[in-house]
Amino acid sequence: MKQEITDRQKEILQFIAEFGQENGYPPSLRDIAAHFGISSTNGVAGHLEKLVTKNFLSKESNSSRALSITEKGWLVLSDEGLTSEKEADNPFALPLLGRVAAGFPIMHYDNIEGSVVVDPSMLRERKDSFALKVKGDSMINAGIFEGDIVVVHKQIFASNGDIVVAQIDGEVTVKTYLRKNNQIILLPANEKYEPIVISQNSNFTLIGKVTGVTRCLN
Amino acid sequence: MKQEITDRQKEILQFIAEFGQENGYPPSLRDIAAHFGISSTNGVAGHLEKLVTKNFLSKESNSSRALSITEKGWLVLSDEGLTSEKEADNPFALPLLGRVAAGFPIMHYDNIEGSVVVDPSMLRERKDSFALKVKGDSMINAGIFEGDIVVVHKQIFASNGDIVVAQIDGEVTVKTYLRKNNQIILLPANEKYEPIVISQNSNFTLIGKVTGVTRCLN
DNA sequence: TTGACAGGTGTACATCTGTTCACTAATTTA
DNA sequence: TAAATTAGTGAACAGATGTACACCTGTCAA
Repeated sequence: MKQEITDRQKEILQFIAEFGQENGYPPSLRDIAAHFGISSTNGVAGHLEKLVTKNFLSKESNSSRALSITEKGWLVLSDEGLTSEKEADNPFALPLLGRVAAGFPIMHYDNIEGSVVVDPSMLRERKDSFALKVKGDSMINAGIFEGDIVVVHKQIFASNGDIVVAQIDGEVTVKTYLRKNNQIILLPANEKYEPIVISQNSNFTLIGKVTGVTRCLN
Repeated sequence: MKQEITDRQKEILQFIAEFGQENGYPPSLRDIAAHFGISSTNGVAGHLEKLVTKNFLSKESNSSRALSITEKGWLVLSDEGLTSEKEADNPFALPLLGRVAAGFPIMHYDNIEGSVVVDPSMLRERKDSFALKVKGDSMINAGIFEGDIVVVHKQIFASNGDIVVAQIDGEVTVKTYLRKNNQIILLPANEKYEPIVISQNSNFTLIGKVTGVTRCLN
């Protein structure tokens, strides 16, 4: 069956996903056209029609911004590092990240080792969330042990006191966030470890906020 | 500061969230109006303006469906347990027990205050499992905090070192199990508390073993 | 008792936005 | 080599959608 997606269609689907994540609402045809330098709304409409026909996208006719990426669409995008549902049939599953390879986007498929089911109360936005297996014991006083799984909402900002997931020099870490005097300090919750002060030159990326913790005792 | 949300505003914010989750794109003013039986788009616009002013929502002017719930908005909604389906037929849901009334069987419907979704790896046998909201801080060194939800497998036996749920004089407690010299001792994991020695006359019932812990940080 | 606020109504209108039509060029496939 | 497909262009238009204005009722606090 040759119901495959063309490069251009994939680019457009990816733009729809990114636009939605950045803005909280989908793009209009004119938004898509502006991004790709397409001067005709019909040119965009043609691509969307194909994406709908191939079941990568669903849309409501005669309704503005009524675009919604299907499960299949997300699977295609997961190859691009854009992902939501790992298992199409389980709405409560999140992709589970184990070892995170340096140099790759965190949601790269090489980092995903499975999925985990979590209660929706732990989720902000499921499509913007993932699960991460904790390594190390730096957060035990916050009740986060090695081997625990934390639920993470992808966001590039945090408030003081939030437990966050960050990437420092390629290493992924879970810590408590503190911003003080325009400086970011990552606080462990274990006397064995020192706070990490993020200097200007640090290769630091805030990945998200921890919104839940789960631990298996079987 | 009295920057609080009114009941009606919260209802509208909740509708926006639910609509977004169900449809993949936000509602229009007319969608919101139709849902609430409001005949004027200006009535809805007034509420949205207030939600924006109070920073529960952000919106783009002169742009359709350009609504996005803010972090603060999601925090408000988390108090409502804004959720996907938490239904009994959900294979990942367990009954959630909160306050346990003395004198009633623990699975009595009066004790069940809802349900919680858990990963199957935490389960021995789902039909013999339930979830329990933790009260008290006696187990914090085991990474079990007040308000956490523990997954419990119903069983009347335990091994040394198991974290168990037991009922003593009608009170439900979570502790570490130790059987020594034919005597049962329930060990807290907090220096503030003393071990509980179960005497022959104690009104003691072992209810089950803790097989998982979940904690919501939203 | 009065003013502020919440929660609207009804109407008009401007702008956003999607659909439709006729058309073209380049590439791919049979 | 011709047909099919991809990827658009340009224009017109219909409908969706948000904004703005004047207004109303009920509740609550000063």
